[in-house]
Amino acid sequence: MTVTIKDIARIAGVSYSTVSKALNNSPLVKEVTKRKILKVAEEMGYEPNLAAKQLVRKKTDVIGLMWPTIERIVLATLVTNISKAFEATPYSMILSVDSPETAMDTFKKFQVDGMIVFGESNKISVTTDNIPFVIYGVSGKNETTSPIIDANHEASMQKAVKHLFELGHRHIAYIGHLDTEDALQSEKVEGYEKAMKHFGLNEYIQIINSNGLNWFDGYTAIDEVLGQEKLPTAIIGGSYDISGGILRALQEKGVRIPADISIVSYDNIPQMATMEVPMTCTGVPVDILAEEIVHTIIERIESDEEIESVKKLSPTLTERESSGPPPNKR
Amino acid sequence: MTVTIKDIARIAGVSYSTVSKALNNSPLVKEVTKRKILKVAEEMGYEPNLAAKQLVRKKTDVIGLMWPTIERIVLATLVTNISKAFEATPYSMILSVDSPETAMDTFKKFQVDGMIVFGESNKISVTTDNIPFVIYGVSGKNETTSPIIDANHEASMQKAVKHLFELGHRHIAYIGHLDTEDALQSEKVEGYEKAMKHFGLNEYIQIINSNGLNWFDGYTAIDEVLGQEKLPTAIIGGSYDISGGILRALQEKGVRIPADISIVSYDNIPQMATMEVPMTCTGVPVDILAEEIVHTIIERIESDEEIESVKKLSPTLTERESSGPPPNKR
DNA sequence: TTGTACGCGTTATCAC
DNA sequence: GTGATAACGCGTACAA
Repeated sequence: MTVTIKDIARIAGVSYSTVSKALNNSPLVKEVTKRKILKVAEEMGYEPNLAAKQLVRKKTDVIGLMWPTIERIVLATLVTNISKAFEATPYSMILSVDSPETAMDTFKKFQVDGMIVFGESNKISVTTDNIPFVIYGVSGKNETTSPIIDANHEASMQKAVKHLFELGHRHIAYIGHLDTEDALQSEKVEGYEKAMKHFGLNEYIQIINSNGLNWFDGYTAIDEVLGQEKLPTAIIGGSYDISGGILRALQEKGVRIPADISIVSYDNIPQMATMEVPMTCTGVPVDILAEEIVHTIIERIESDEEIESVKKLSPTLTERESSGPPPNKR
Repeated sequence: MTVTIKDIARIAGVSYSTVSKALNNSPLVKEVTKRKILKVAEEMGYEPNLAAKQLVRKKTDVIGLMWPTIERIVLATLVTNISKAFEATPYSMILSVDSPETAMDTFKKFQVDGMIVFGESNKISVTTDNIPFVIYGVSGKNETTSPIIDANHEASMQKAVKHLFELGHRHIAYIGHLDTEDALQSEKVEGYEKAMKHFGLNEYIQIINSNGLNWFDGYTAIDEVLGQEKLPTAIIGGSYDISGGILRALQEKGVRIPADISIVSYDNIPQMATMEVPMTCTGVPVDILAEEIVHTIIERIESDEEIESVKKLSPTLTERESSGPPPNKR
């Protein structure tokens, strides 16, 4: 038999409403009694019954995270960080890997207070009968009233190019996934181009299509780079995996990083620090991103006012060993 | 305002207890009234309140899945399949990517009826105060009373070797991750050796250490293979990723699959069918595995008797294009 | 400062 | 077959 507040009340010699108040840290109960009650509760191994609480409070303190494409690992780190970020809040998070429809059903059933959605917002907005939610993804052509959290990809690229430019690089190539529907990828390339132009490096713009976002795509793309007459002195990799492949391929060909070629990678995740060569990277640090997402959904739940609907987060450039001055400046 | 059974009762002109029965498809209510009530409920958009139900039933119909190492993608397909398998049951699944301790807290809070745990059972067993659970993982030296679901790795390798042997292969090499604490990996190697001996192929046993489980580990391991004088006519890859690397590396060297070398991979997942060369594979099909895990936890919840505590599932060999007769038998 | 009583939405046990 | 009604565990006016 599980222990309820009535049991506590009996043992502690008070009424169970007092117990309830004490447990909720109400100012309406004397410090001494509060402490006594808490102690008794502790001893009896009391665990509040969420269902009962929810029944009267009309609130679950639970937030659902919809993550339908679990098999693309890129977001796993973000999920982990979001999960961690919630630990500092009164909210719990549950994760659904089902289709948006099934996930919605589950979340409705649990009566979550809010939802976090990754990616496209298309179908969701229709069925989301007034459960507040935030979207993490590209802020392109969405016409939802819910807040969208997005990294500022253009600024990320700006920072990467700036960093390399100031080190003395001119010929800075970009390797990423082109020709895709994925708006995120296009934004990155465009950001790169803009930044190059901004620094007057138009003639050095070189974009290489990796034809994919995976490790191997970066690995093979290097052939194209090394085949050319004039090598770039720096390469910007379009994703964590791509950069990993780039790094590996270069090392195998005897290219020294960063002495011969510098690399800067998109995606600011801790794993960058533990690569073969610790990787300089640009992007919104994943813990900040997580923090922001969590913060936003909670705010959206707790305040009735609408919040600004698109939030572009500023990236950080994290400098590591993979980037340094170009050969001619050493 | 959400609609409750009382609202339905009022509209339908019956008492709310009758509504409850109708909604639960009780035989104690006439067909006509049942249908009428159901119709009204439908029209009003009634959604049962889980919290209230749970409060009286002492059961949530929710099962928690603990998956702490989300960033190792290997299990993603399994998770997806488990999730899908639950859709055919009255249970819902929630996923936690937190540490076992935090996950346990969450699950307790939700009062899940049962839990599925991936991997080590060490710490869990202590804190799991009588929540039924099953473990998916290696059945080595665990001394828990909870059922462990495990694939029969030895049998998997047996089938792989048998398949190749019957096609005419003799020199069958194994590429996998050795020298690791991971019991699963060792079981696979041992299974390979045993199988080779069983078919009298002792002299052909060749084990190559990929030093990892990832794509690139398979990719590089091929160098070692091709460096030797006598090439194997068949290779068994220790994991999906490893095999992908093997396949790629061989193709790049102009080795034809399966004309020159046959490949069989461990891990029986649908993705095997969509590789560059559709891959023959061995192992418990992931949907069967998922089905079994779901089935076991539910059984464990619903029956009080203890079930057999270790369940070794039989593997299947799925034949595809990556394996065929060796060159000398063509 | 503490205790009483009611309601949250549902199931289950009785009567009718 | 159907309808009252008592739980389930908790929060909260309201009374004391």
